[in-house]
Amino acid sequence: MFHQLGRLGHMSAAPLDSSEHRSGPLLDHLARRMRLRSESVLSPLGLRPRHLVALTVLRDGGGTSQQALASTLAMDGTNIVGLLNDLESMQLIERRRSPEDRRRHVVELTDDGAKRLNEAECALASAENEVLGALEPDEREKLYLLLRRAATGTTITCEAVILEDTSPVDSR
Amino acid sequence: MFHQLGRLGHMSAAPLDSSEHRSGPLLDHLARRMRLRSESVLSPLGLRPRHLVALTVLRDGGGTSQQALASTLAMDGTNIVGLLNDLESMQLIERRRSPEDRRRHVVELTDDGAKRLNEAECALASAENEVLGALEPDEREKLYLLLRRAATGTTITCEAVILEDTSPVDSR
DNA sequence: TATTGTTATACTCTATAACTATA
DNA sequence: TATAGTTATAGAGTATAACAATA
Repeated sequence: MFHQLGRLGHMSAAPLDSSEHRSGPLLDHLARRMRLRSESVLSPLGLRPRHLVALTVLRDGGGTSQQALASTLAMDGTNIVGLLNDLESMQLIERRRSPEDRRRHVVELTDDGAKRLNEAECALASAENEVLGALEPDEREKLYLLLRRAATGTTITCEAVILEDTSPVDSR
Repeated sequence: MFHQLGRLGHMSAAPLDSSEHRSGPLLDHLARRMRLRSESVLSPLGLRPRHLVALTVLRDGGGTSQQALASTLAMDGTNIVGLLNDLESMQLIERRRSPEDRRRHVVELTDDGAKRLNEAECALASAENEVLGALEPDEREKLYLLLRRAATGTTITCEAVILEDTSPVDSR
C-alpha cells in the first residue's frame, strides 16, 4: 500500500506548491456536514456544536481568561460572553474572578461539564460515522491525529511569538 | 512507515468507539480558522470561502442541477440561488435550461470560472500555510487525501442512490 | 490611559413559507 | 398533483461601538 503521487517526490523546502490541491474548501465542506449532523445529535443534551468546541478547549487547556479563550477559538470576545452564559447557566463551566487581576474571569470546566462533554462525545460518534463513513477506522484515526496536531500546534498563530512550541501533542 | 495504533487492532464491525476522541470539534475549529484567513486572502479576487467550495464542486462534479448542488453542498436550495447569482454576475458559472426538463438549470463552470478558481487556489496556499503550519508538507498531503476521500465518498449520503459512483478519487 | 468583560446593535448567514413555471 | 427554481422574510451567528470596572 504505497501511494504513487509522483508529483510530490521532489519536495523539501517548497512552502508554496501553488495551484496544487487545496484542503481549505474540503475542510469547510466537511465541517459543515459534521456540524449539521452534530446539531441534531447534540440537541437532546441541550448543547450546540459551538458549545462542544468550547468545552473541549476548556478541558484540554485548563483555566483561561475569556479573552484567551476568544483568541483560541478565533471568535470575537463579545460572543464568548453569550457562549459562556449558556454553559454557566447549565453549570458546565465556572467563572471566577482572578485574584491577581480582578478584571479577569478565570473560566474552568466543572465536574458536571466534564461529564456532559463526555456524554456529548459519545453521542457524536454516530454523527462521525455518517460524515466520515467513507473512511476506514484506521484512516479516521489518522485524520484525528492530523487534525489535532494542526489545531493544537498553532493555537495562537499570529498573536504572540511565544508558541514556537509546536508542542509534543503526539508526534508519533 | 507503518502505524502502531494498537487499540484499533481488534476492530471489525465496531461502529461506536464510545468516548474515544472525536474529530468533529477539531474539524469545526480548524475550518473556522481557515475560513477567517481565507476571507482576507480571497477578497481581492472578489470571492468568499463559500464561493470557492461551490466552484470546486462544480469543477470536480461537472454540470448539475441546482438542487443536486444544494444537496452536495449541504446547503438549503434557496441560498444556492444567491450564491450562483454572485458567481454568474462575475461570469464564473453558467446556468442553462435543461432541454430534457425545462424546470431545471444545468450549472457549469465557465473558462473564466476555472481560471479564477485556479488563481484562488494559489492565493489560498498562504492561508493554509498559516492554519496548517504545525504540519509537515507530507502530513498536509495526507490530510488533503483523507479529507478528499471523506468528502467525495459521501457526496449524497442520504439523498438518491444515483451516486453509488464514489468516483476514482484516489483509492490508492 | 489601557485592558477585561459586558451590553446594545447592525450585518451576514441560514432556513421557512409562498409564488411561478414546468412536469 | 408534484418538482425546480425564485423571492421575501424571520431567526441565528458574528462583528462593531460604547460603557463599567479595574489596572
